[in-house]
Amino acid sequence: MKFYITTPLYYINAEPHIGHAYTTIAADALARFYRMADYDVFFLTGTDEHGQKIAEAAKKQGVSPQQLADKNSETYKKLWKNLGISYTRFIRTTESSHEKVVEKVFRKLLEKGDLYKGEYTGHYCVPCEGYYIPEDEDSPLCPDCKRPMNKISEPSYFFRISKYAGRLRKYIEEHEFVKPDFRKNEVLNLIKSGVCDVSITRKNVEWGIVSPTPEKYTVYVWFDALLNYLSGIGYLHDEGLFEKYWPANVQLMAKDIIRFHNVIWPCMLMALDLPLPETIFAHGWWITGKEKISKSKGNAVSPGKIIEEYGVDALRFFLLREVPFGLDGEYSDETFKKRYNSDLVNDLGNLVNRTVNLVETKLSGTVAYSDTDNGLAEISAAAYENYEAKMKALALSEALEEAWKLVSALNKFLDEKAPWREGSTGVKQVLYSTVSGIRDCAIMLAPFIPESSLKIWRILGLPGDPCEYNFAALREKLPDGLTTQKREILFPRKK
RNA sequence: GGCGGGGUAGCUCAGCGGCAGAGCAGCCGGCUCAUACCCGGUAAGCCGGGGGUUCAAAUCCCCCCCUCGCUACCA
Repeated sequence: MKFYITTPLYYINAEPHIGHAYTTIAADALARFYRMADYDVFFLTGTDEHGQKIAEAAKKQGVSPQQLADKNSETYKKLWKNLGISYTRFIRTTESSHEKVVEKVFRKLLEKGDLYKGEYTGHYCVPCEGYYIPEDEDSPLCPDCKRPMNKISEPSYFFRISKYAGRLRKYIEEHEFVKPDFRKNEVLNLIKSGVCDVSITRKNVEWGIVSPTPEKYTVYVWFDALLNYLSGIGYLHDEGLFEKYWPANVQLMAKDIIRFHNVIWPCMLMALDLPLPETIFAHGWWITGKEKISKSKGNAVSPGKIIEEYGVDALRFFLLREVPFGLDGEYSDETFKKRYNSDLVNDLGNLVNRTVNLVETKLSGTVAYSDTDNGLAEISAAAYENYEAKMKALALSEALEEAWKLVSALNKFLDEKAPWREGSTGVKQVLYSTVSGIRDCAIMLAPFIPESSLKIWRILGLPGDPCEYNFAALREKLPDGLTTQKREILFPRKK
């Protein structure tokens, strides 16, 4: 079984902020989950590097657009490395293999008659890089940034979305394609309210892929960027790879680019006679106070700073645990600290620490195999079963809740058995079961907090890396004679 | 304006015809292996307002109020 997951390509004119990290971390957790569930996973992410904004930013900095792109895409790569992102491939839209695919697709659709030449008239907002209908025709202001827009009229090639809109509408109605569910109606309304053919070339934008037409236009950045989902797995140049992974199983993005992914993108695929992805999932935004976090609003929360203060796993955990995947979340240092201290420090970290301490003091650090029948194995199995279902449904926060049921059960189990008490019986069995349960936690949590899972693994004296085990390991008995290693505070408490 | 979601404990939310729930915060107690942790108990709600259907309504129907989305760029 294969699993192909994508994030959008991030537009490199901005520093990566928590929103970019959010999408990518979610995709990473899913990729890791499916790997551990024994799927053949392809996880694609990358950067979107064309367009007028990039050209202008480069000019301002006195470098070429390509130089700027090289530098900024590196920033993303670095952050992903720091966040433990296990992508299969990092694609850049300036790669020649991608550019060739865009050209080929353009030609293909042109020949098919799905692209045609027309005249585009509209108001263009340079900073927002978009065409909008202004409220006031006489003094057109961008509806978003309120800056004046230019009226533009130019020849352009259009993509015949209108030809596919009906088919798409029917498809969306009949399939579990648009996710979360509450978006389905929104998208259907979007389509019903009339979908215009979109202009996909720009006459006056130089930094972009040149259209294979008599006139040398550049390809509109979105048309260019969306095709990465195909080019990134070999479309039209590595058919074996492509056949293996297409269609995508999950395509993640934030809710603001739903339109591109749920309307334009599937129409492009239909025009190319390709099957549609299984799921297009739009998650919510992180806001501070009442505002969306974005660079232009100047309220960006820096993932780098959080990592420095709390560690990578704390950030990964917070983002995926705090808010039901799909809804907006409010970010604040307070909520972060609270979630960190209560879940990671108190529940999980302390559980590991107290258990290992008991193994050291009561069993001289060695956990011998014990036949046990105390209900913990059942709790673990049930937790996993629910966790697996939640993961497959993309209910990431709920999957974590399921795993936490085991964490809580283990803390409770220890309290009830009180192996530290004078004359406590069955200490060996109790600690064997507890350690085994912690092992199971480490496995289930590995997709979310891989670094910490590995630490737990090592502290328990288990060989290898939980990420390299698959979930089948949950059904195996904990090996005999494990020797716990030096205790380590997994998550230091924050005041 | 059109379409849609939501208003339930102090906070975040689940429940969507059959005794009002969870997590967090609060309070009380227990434990003292552990990162002042952990475990147990407990209080707390005219389920936005009004009307209706029903043996029975937080839940279904109608009206109203408030609120948030989408309709229009950015993860």
